Amino acid sequence: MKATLKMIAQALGVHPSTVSRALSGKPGVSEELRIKIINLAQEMGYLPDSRARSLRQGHTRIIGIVIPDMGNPFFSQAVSAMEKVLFPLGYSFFLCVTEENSEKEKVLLENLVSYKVDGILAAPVDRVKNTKLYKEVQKRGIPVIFFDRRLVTIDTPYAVIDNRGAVVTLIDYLWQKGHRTLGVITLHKESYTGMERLDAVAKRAKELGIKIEAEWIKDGMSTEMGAYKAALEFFKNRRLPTALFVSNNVMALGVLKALKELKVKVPDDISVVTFDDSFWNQIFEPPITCVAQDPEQLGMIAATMMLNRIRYPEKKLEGVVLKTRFIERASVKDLTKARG
Amino acid sequence: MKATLKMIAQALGVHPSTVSRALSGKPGVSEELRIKIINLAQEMGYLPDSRARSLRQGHTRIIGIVIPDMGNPFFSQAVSAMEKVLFPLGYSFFLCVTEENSEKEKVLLENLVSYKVDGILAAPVDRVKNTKLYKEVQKRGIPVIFFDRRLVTIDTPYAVIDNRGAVVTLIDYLWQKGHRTLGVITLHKESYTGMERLDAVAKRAKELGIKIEAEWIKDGMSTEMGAYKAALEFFKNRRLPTALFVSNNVMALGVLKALKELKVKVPDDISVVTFDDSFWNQIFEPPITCVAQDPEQLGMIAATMMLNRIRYPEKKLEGVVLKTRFIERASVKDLTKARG
DNA sequence: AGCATGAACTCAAACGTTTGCGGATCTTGC
DNA sequence: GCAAGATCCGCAAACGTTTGAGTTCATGCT
Repeated sequence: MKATLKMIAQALGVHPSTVSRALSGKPGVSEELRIKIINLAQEMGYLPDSRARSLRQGHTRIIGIVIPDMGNPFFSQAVSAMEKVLFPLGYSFFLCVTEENSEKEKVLLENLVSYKVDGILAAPVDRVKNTKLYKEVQKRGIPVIFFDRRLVTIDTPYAVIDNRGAVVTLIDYLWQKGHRTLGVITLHKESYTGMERLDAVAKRAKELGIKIEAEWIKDGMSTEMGAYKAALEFFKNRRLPTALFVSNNVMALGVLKALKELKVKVPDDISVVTFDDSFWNQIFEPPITCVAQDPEQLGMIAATMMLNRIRYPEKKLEGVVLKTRFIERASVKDLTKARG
Repeated sequence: MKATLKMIAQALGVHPSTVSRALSGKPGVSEELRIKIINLAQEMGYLPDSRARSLRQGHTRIIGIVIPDMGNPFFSQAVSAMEKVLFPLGYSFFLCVTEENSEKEKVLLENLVSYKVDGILAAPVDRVKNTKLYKEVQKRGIPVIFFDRRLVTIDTPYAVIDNRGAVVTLIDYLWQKGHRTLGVITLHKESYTGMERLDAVAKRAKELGIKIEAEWIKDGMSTEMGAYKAALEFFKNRRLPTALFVSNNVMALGVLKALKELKVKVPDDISVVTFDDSFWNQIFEPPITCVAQDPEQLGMIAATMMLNRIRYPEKKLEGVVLKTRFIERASVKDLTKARG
C-alpha cells in the first residue's frame, strides 16, 4: 500500500536513519546493506514523503506561479516556458489563478507561504494593491519575481516588456501613415500594463497631435467579451477615428469578432493595430499589424531570475525590460497615398 | 519573520496545543484566552504550516492536474474550469505538464504521490503506457479521474467526449454534401483521442464508401507545427480529395496557416472540417465547420467527479461521455448543388 | 461531606523524514 | 599487543502541527 522508511527499516531489522542514508546515497552504510535496502525499497514501491522531507530540510522545491487568467495564451505560454526551465532542475509548480481579483490573490499568496514554496513568480493583479502582502511574503524569505506586470510600489526583481516603447512604435507608425484620429480599447486601468499602455497612448498621441475623443476610448475590461462589447459600443459613434488601438491579445480577439459581425472592412473602413500578437492576428483577413512580445522569452527570463534569486539570495537583481517586435501586416491603410 | 504555534504559545506561557485549539476554533479553551491568542497570532502574522498540518491530518487539499500541453487552449480552459470548481472549496493545484512524454508523466506522477495530493485529474499521454503507474497511484489511495483522454486498460472514472459520434457527424455531413474523397491530418496515434478519432474516421468513411488514399493521411503529431508541415506535405499530392479532416484545434491552426500561405481557397479548392472549435475557426475566412466540445464543461464535470470520489471513496463512479456540438459554417462546399 | 460532572489546560505521541553525535566493531601501523 | 583511525550503524532530536488522554480545579447535586 504505502511504504515508509520505518517499515523498510523494520523489515530489515535496521534503523530508519540507516535506510535514509542508504537511499539518499549518503556515506556511512556498507555497500552490501545499501543494495539490500535499495532493492527492498524498490520492491515495496517506496516513495519518500516530500512533506516530511521538506519539513526537515527547509525547502520544498515548489515554485508558486500566480497569473490572472489561464485562458489567455500569453500567460499559458509564459507558464509553459517557466515549466520548461524549472522542471529539469527538479521543481514542481503550484498554480494560482487570480482572475484579476485582489482578494483572491491574497488568499492564494497566503496559501503559497503556508505551503512554504521556494519562490513565487507572479503577474500581480493591481499595480499597488497587495503591496503589503507581497512585502510580507518576501520578509518571510520567499523570493518573488514579477513578470509581465509588477508592483510599482516595491523594489522587487521583475521581467516586463517595454510597454511605452512599444506603444510609441505603433502610434508613430499610424501617424506616419497619415492617421490623425484614434480610438482605444483599454485594459482595466488598475493593472500595471493597463495603466502603462493607456498612459503611453495618450501621451504620444498628444505629442504628435493625434486626436482621441473621449467617446473613442472604451474599456475592454481585459477580457474578450468586454472588448467585444466595447467594440460594439465604439462603432455606435457617429463620427469615428481612422484607426483603432486594441490594448492586448484577447481583447483583439473580441474586437475582431465584432468587426466580422458588423461587417466592418479593415483597413478600408477603419485601420486596426493591436498590442500583442496571437494566432488570430495572422489568421484574420486582413492580418493585423501589431507589436509582439514573446511570452516564452518572458517566462524563461523570469524563471532564470528566480533560479538566481534562490541560489544567490543576497545578490541584487536588476529588473529586465524586454523589447517588443513590430510586425507590419495589412490592417493599416496608408492615408497619405490614398489622398495623393 | 516567521511565527509558529510554539512561539505564540511561549509568548503567552501556554502550551502549543492550546494555541492550536484556539486558532482552529475547537472547544476546550476559555473565550478570554482564545481572543488573546487570536490577537497575538494576527499580530505576529501567523500562518499555519500546511506541510506539518497535512502530515498530521492525512490530507493535503491539493489536487494534481496532469495535462499534455499548456499552450493548447482546450486544456488551459479545462484547467481553468476545474480551478473554478475546486478553489472555492479550499483546494490548491499542482500543475503537471507532460508534453506528450510518458517518461515525464511518470516522474510527474511520482512527484504527486510524493507530495501526497488528495487527488489527480489527468489527461494521460498514452492510451496504455503507464497503466501500472496509474494503478499503483490508486492503490495508494489517491483517487484518479481521467478527462479528455483515458487509459483503456484500467477501470477508472473518466470524463471524455463522444469522439466516435462526433466523427460520424462530420463524415456524414461531408457525405451528404457530396464528398466521396477525404484527407486526414491525424493526432499522434498513441494517444487515446488520436486512436479513437482516426479509427472512427476510417471506419465511417469505409461504411459510406468515401475514399481515403494512403498519401492523403498525414501525421500532424498533435502540434501546430506538425500539422503545418503535414498540410504542406499533403498539398504536394497530385491528386487531392475534395475534403480535409483535421483532428484537433491546434492542428487546425497549423493547417489554416498553411492554407493561407499556399493561397488555397476554402471551400472552392478544398473543403475543411475540424475536430474542436477554437477562436481561429470563427475568425478565419471562411469560418470553419467543426464539431465543438466544451472544455469548460469537461473540466467542471471532471472536477465534480473528483469531489464525489474524495467524499464517497467507496461509491462506484460511472464514466461520463459528453456529446459534442456540430457547428456548420462556410468551409464545406456543397458538391451536389455545384454539379446540379 | 462525598462524588460525579465538566471546563480549561497540559502532556506526549504521532505524522515521515533528516542529521549530528556517539558507540561499537574492525582495520591498520608500529 | 595496543592506540589510532576508519567504518558502519543506532539513538534521539528536530521540523510544525494535531489530538487522545490525563491533570487540575471549581462547581453542582444529593
